[in-house]
Amino acid sequence: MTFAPVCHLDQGGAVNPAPTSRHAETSRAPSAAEQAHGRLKALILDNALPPGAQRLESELALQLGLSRTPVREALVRLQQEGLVEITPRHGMRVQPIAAADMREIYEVLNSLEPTAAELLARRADPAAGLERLDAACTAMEQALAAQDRRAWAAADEAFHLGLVELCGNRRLAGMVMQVWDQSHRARMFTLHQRPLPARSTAEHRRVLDAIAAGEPERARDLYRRHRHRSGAELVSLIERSGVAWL
Amino acid sequence: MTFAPVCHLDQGGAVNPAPTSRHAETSRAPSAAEQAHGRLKALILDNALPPGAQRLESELALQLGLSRTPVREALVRLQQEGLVEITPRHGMRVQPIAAADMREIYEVLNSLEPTAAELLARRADPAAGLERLDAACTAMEQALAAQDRRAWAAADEAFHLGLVELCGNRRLAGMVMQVWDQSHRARMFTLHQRPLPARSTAEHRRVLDAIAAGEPERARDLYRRHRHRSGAELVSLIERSGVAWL
DNA sequence: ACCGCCAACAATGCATACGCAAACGAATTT
DNA sequence: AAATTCGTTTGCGTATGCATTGTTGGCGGT
Repeated sequence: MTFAPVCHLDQGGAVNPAPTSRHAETSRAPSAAEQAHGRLKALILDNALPPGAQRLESELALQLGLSRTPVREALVRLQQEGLVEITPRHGMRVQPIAAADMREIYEVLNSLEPTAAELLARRADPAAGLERLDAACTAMEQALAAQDRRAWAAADEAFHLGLVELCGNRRLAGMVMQVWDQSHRARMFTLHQRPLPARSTAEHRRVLDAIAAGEPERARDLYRRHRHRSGAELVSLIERSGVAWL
Repeated sequence: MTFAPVCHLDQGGAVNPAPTSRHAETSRAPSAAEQAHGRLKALILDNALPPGAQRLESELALQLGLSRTPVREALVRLQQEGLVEITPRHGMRVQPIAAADMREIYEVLNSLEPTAAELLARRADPAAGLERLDAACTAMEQALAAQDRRAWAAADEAFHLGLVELCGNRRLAGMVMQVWDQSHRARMFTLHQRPLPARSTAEHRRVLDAIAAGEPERARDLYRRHRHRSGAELVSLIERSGVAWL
């Protein structure tokens, strides 16, 4: 069983402001280690390496056509991103996500994302540069009308990641993207099990309006309420679905 | 010029819940890579490797009595923690912290720490296990009376790290510790330049009271106001001090 | 038949070797 | 004199080899 292909595959999700080369513009010669990192991350997010899967360094090296050294470096990075665990004699294990993890992740998002909305609304010209978010909202509304869950999820992701990227705080953005990646599989899993996110879609639009209107507190509180509700929904869905998620 | 010795030297500050061995209880045979990571991190936080310093991998390997391989692994981890930058032909460079970085860091802390206080106050028995925080508050009050800035900073750190460790969300705790480490040098730098933190000390105590009383919203808002004020104070202090912080 | 111990194997962690590319310097030319 | 180009050196990225360590399976004893 494989999930939807990973959609953003962003710049590695590191939390520091300038990991190696932010914005792939200076994209000459991606080193073998970076390649390994990106490809392994894609495999994990796409569920081609399912949670709990164990692979030896040499297996992965063979599979990627590299030697163990760059693979090992990639694994260290993936471990720090919380996607895999390196276990001394059994290679790496893809980190499973349990309901408790989702609770943690949503607590973090519920804290950081409203802050990002607040920061965005507090800028000198709050309405500037919001085209991406507006487009994402529109895409969500269209996907909702077409009952296309996959397109809705993509637009949702575009909205959330766009918001934290625009907020001007790269550390915050990196942290959000990190937990976002960690929960990617779980979101894809629940995508087809929950009712059509009509309410969510409307709430996104209202947050965007508050940002454009330059009302930081209102944007923050709207977003917080949105996140709180949808997070609780998702966690209870996972709990009810009974999967211990390995 | 060296600062105060690094005080917590915690478990590596990784953001994922179980990096290698959380809680050094299973502390047998720290690998060479972990040693390198810890020692380099200590050197950076103690300002023995000052911001902007450039070292070649081979220099560090020689200095630590290791080969390049574990040093390289340590550098990759430190880079993901935002403490150093690996520049292709010039080794690593210790990441300097500018006023803009401090703004980012305080925005993150201002978001996550009040959330931690809220979570703590929301537990079934909010008053349980708060001894550490109470002790830290008392230590701050005593240090304030004795006008011992260094002891105050240590107690402050104990309070903040204790709070996020107790809140039950390891991802959140890891993120806070990460930016806390990034800003360690800056805090030590401003420690002797600002007035005695009498107000801060009292505010910590009030937050703790709100937590123990089981009032999540009040704890969160108190903490937010505290963080907001002290963060703004610190940023303006750094800006006024004129150091571009290299 | 079951439990415990020993030995062999396998994977890792680290050290080292090698090749490439970039940077620095020197020399020559304009 | 300044700039450009070529050569040399140096550091890094990757590969590979080796030793350590943990695991597993088999054998022997009770």
